[in-house]
Amino acid sequence: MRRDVFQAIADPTRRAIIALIALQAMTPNSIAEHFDTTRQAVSKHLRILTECELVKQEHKGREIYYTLELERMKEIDKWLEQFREIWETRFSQLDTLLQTIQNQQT
Amino acid sequence: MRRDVFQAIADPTRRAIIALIALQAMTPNSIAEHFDTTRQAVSKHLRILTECELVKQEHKGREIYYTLELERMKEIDKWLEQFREIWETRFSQLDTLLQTIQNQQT
DNA sequence: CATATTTGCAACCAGTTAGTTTCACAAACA
DNA sequence: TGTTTGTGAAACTAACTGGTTGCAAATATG
Repeated sequence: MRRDVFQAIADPTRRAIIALIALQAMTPNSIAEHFDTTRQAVSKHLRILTECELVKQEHKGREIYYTLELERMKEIDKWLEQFREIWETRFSQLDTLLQTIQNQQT
Repeated sequence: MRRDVFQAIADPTRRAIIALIALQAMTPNSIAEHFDTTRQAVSKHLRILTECELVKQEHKGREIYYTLELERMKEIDKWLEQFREIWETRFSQLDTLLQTIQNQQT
């Protein structure tokens, strides 16, 4: 079962969940109220997010609060880094042709 | 058919293709040489990447060179922005508790 | 204790995905 | 012209996905 951060954020509902709990920890029920799906569907998404450690549980009585693991989000940022370098370089060179970049192997 | 940037980068092969052509424009055949799959499988990935405009074609005789559309990559960066703000804030406050952040509604 | 609440999990289903094999088309070339 | 080369697309398959319904476990409440 392939389960990485990129696969986790592929689903728009999961991205919405991530954005929701980024601001404050929430329980599955309160999260589900924000969507048109059933609580169980949200629960499934939360399980996927938990499996790839994008989300952390905090048990509080019979309620479970989910919080975002920002460290995992940084992984996406880290992956983007290589392209950010390219587009910044290209911007500073006013779109100097790709070929010159690859030949120089910066 | 859901086809956005996030779904496009969910597949590891596609992420590898993106990283490949980020440095230099490549033809489907030369791209396929870097992977264990068939040329047709790569062609399918390229089609998906083209559909969500992450990739651009440049016809040159009977060869087709694929180049990365950096602008689309910035969409991911833009989505990450909201979380970057959070983790930078949290870092500067030396992990001040989430609750204070949400209560202040910064 | 009995009951309601909050949650996770298994079973099932329709739609999608990523891969393969096969084929068709256009460009280069003898 | 006929052949080789580079490519996309259709047909098919196995696996995965996201959703539903139903049920079980654990915590709270009377």
